[in-house]
Amino acid sequence: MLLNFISQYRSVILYGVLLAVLLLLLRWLEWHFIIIDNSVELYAGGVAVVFTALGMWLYSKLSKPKTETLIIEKKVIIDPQNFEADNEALASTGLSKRELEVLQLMAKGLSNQDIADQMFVSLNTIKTHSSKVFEKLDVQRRTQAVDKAKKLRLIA
Amino acid sequence: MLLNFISQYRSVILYGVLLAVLLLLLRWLEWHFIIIDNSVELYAGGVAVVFTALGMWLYSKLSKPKTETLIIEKKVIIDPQNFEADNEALASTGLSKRELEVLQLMAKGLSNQDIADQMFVSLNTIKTHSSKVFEKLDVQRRTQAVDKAKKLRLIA
DNA sequence: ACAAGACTCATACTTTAGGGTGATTTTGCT
DNA sequence: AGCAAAATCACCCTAAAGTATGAGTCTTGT
Repeated sequence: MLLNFISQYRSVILYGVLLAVLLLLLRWLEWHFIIIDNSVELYAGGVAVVFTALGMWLYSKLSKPKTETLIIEKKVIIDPQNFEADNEALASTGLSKRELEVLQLMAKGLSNQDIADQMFVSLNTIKTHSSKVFEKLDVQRRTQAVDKAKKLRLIA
Repeated sequence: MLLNFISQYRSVILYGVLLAVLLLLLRWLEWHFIIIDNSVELYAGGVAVVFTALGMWLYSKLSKPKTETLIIEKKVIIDPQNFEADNEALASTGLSKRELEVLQLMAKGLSNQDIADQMFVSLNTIKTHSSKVFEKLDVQRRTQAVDKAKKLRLIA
């Protein structure tokens, strides 16, 4: 009970003790040194500064931390989940499994090297695949291929 | 500049002023009343208490609230139909008119040369624009840029 | 009026993409 | 087993894309 009280108000108690000690110290000091005519102001100033600091410290210990909630809205993109490939169109292009895979990764913006790494084959293989994809989709560039594939609903 | 400084440190300045006023007040008081033999202790005690309070007040004004970030996920579903650009997202990217134009043409699968011809500017200009687009969208390749732009609903 | 940003273009250089050809190995099907 | 398509990879070469830097012009807002 008592211990509990002590631990809870340790800061307050410490403050009291400090106050007493400081005042005694000051008293001792005044007997020995700075009792000059208008030293009272200096004295008061010193006390003021010290106890201002003490008050700040006390408050920092006693006050509950101010919290300011900062709300950030983060957009999460949900791809159209109900995507279903147009298998008819897909078949008519004559794309093979691997070629379709390459096309899908292309659509994600991966480089040929990235795709090669991801599919565990060489860069040259991806080049071959992508060339065939372009042929079969009748386009020249990967960006065209992606655009066309999306329009034909070959990929999401 | 000066006003800014003043408003920012208003509390500190107020503290200084209060300190001065209080000390003057105490000095005035000491001349008229409580100059008793051992009044210096009372005086110091009073000053201590007052300035402890002042310190606490000061701290309460100066202490910055701890910010607590709360991230709210806002789900966005993409549907290519009835497309309307997310102007907020668009603004936050800082894309200029021309950069957006380039991005849109990129999405159609056009080469830089095609875009240059269509916009009646040089190939180098398109390169500059596209580089800026990549920077602002934080991507490396045009395919990534197109993919990201679509997810952010910057383009159709 | 002037500062900032946007727009334009150039030059030089590096990296990635794409085309052409050929070769070997797998796989699926009859 | 045998054939055709698919898949893998290599080499060479060209085209396109991308990076970096600098610089001049044009708008626009304060």
